[in-house]
Amino acid sequence: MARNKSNEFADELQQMANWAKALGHPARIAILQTLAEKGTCICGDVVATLPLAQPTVSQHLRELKDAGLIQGEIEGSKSCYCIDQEQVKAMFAAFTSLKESLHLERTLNNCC
Amino acid sequence: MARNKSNEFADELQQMANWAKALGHPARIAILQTLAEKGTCICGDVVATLPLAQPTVSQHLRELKDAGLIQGEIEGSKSCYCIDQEQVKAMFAAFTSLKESLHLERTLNNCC
DNA sequence: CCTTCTCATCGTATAATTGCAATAACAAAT
DNA sequence: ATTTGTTATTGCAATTATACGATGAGAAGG
Repeated sequence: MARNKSNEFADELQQMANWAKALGHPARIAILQTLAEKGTCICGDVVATLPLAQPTVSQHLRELKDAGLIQGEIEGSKSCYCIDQEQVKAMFAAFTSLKESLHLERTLNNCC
Repeated sequence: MARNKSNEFADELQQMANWAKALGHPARIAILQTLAEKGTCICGDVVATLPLAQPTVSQHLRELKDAGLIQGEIEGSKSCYCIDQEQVKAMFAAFTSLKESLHLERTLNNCC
């Protein structure tokens, strides 16, 4: 039981859901904002900005990386991260596309 | 261990993360699209559009309702749902605001 | 070489999510 | 009143997410 049925849906839906899931924790949104603010890549400075322990932050970073929203490289003894601008742009484009497909502002709420 | 630290973050971040989490499953995005397409409210017709059993769909509907993205009323023996346009608009506005705060298109990827 | 600093990974514990069968609740129809 | 149709809820199993201490891997500095 409870086997995942997510792959029964269209690829576009899965992609959008994956991106949304990556944004589904405040720490990960905060990480994106920090990376954007600091511009160039950071490593454990991210830890300093969050109320979370270093392994937890590392885990969130990996999830953002798995979702394709950030890039990470090893730079000497440190580890640099930055936003993957193309992917983030693609994500927001998908959200905009979703918004338009929902045809809001058509009328007022017409429930029942 | 593992007690939730989400409330350590700013309310705005939590709100955004909650909305994103609600979009974090393809079935729930599909439900929003169905509700938007059918315009007026539906009930178990949603079930017919998804590869999921009725209780599972009911659960996803409740999560969308808890996130504030849809409204639901009991109409006789049926149950009507519709998009909460104001909330959905607010969600997309928050996403747009996030996008702008990330200052994309500033340069190319400048990782390390 | 040894220490230190930085970060990832492992292991573990708790909580939340996902999924459905079974059942309840309740209106509508016979 | 009994059956039927529709939806929510309950209960359960499996999976995934969240969080951190402990440990490992590797570079930098002494």
